Amino acid sequence: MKLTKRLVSTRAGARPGRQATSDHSRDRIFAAAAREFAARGFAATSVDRIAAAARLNKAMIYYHFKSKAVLYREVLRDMFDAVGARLRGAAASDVPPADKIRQFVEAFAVEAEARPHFPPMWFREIADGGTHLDEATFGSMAVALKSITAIVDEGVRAGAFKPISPMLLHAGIVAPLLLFFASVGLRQRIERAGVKGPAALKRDDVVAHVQRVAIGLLEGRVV
Amino acid sequence: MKLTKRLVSTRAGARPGRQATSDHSRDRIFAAAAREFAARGFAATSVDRIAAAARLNKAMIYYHFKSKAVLYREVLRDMFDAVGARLRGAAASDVPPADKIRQFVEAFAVEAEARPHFPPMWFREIADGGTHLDEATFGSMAVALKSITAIVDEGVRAGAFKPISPMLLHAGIVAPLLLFFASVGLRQRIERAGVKGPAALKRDDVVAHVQRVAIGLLEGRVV
DNA sequence: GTCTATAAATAGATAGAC
DNA sequence: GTCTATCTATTTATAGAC
Repeated sequence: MKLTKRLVSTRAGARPGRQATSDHSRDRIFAAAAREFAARGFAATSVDRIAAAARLNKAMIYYHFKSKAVLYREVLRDMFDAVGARLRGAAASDVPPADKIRQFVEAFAVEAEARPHFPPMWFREIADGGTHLDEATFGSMAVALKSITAIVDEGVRAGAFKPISPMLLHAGIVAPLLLFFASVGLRQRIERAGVKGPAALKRDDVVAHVQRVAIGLLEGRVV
Repeated sequence: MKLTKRLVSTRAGARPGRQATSDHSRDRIFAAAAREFAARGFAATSVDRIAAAARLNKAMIYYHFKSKAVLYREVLRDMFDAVGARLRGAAASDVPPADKIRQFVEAFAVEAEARPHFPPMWFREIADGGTHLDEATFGSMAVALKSITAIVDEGVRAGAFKPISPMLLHAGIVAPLLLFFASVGLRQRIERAGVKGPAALKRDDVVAHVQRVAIGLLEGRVV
C-alpha cells in the first residue's frame, strides 16, 4: 500500500523527522481509514473502528492525525491528486486523440483498481454536494473534465472528431466506470438474491465498451 | 409532496385510523427526512435535524416512526417502489422497442425530478454495498436491469436490435442519469470555483444524449 | 511510539405534561 | 397530536503511564 503518502503528509503538516515504525503505523491507519470511509462514509465510521481495522488503538490515530476530519481529508486529497495526475498523463501523452480517449478510460480503471476506495468515496462526495470540499479540491475533481475537453478540442482541430459536448462525453465515460467499480459489492449481493447478470460483468468488457462508445460518438457514428 | 405514502405506511405498520392533522405532520417528517438523508446520508443526519427541517420536535418523529432506521427504510422503499413502477411502465407500454428505450430514459428523469432525493440516496446505497438492504429491496433495485433486459430481448426477436449486453446498456443509461441528477449541487459549486461548463448542462440535453447513444448501440451504429 | 482510562459532547430514544 | 425535559449509549478527543 504505497499511495502518495509522503507527498500528502508533508503538505498536511506531519512530522518530517519521524522513524520507520511511525511510518508503518501511519500507513496502516491511512489504508484502514480509506477502506472504512469508502465502505461506510465519514459519519458512520468511528475512529475506534478505523483503529481496530488498522490493528492499533484510537490514541495512535490522534498521534498521527489531528482529527478524524483531517484524516478523511487526507485520504480524499491523496485520491484526487493521484487520479488527477494519472488522467492528466493520459491526456498529455504523445498519441492520436482517439488513443488518448482510450488511454483516459484505461487510466481511470487502473486508478480505481489501485485505490478501490476511490469510486465509492467519489460517489459519496457527489451525493454530499461537495459541502466539505475546499476550492482546491474542486479543481482536482475537475481535472477529468478538463482533460476530456482538451482531448476533444485537439481532435476537432485535427479534423478527426466532431465537436460534441465535453460534459456529455465526460458523463458517458466517468459515470459508467464509477458505477461499475463502486458497485462490486452490491452487484454480488443482487446476484445472490437471484438476479442473473450483475456479478458476471467483467472489468475489461466495461472498459472496452466505454472506449467504443466514446470513440463512436466522437467520430460521428452514433448521431 | 404526495409520494406513495399511504401504500408504504400501511405496509410498514402505521396507524390506519388516524386523523388528517397526523397525516400532515407525518408527511412533513417524511419529506424532510428524504431531503436530509439525501443531502447528508443516514449516519450524518440527526433526528433533531430532521425534526427542525420538518418544523416539529423530535418526539413527533418517534410518534410516527418506530426509529430513525425505520424512517430511513421507509423513504428507501417508497423510492424503490416508485422508480420501479415507473420503469416497469415504460418497458410494458405498447410501442416499438426503440421507443420503449426512449421512454425508459425519460421515465428515469421524470422520477429523479419527482423525488430529487432518489439519485443521491441511490449513490449512497451503492457505495454502502447494499449492506442495509433486504432481499426484497434488491429485487426493486434490479427492476431497471430487468426492464432493460426485456426491451433488448424483444427488440432482438423483432430483428430491430443487435444482441448487446443488457448490463452494459444499463450502465450506459442509468449511470449518466444518476450522475447528472445527483450532482446538481456539486456542479454549481465547481462552476463557482472557476471551471466552465458543469452548471450549464441541461436536463433535456442529457436525456436526449443518453437516448441517442442507447439507440445507436442497439441498432449497431457504434461498434 | 504505543497503550489504557477517562473526560466531554452528541445523538437516539422515552417519559410524561398539556 | 404535540411539546419539554431527560435518560442512556456512543463517540470524539485527550491525559498520562510505559
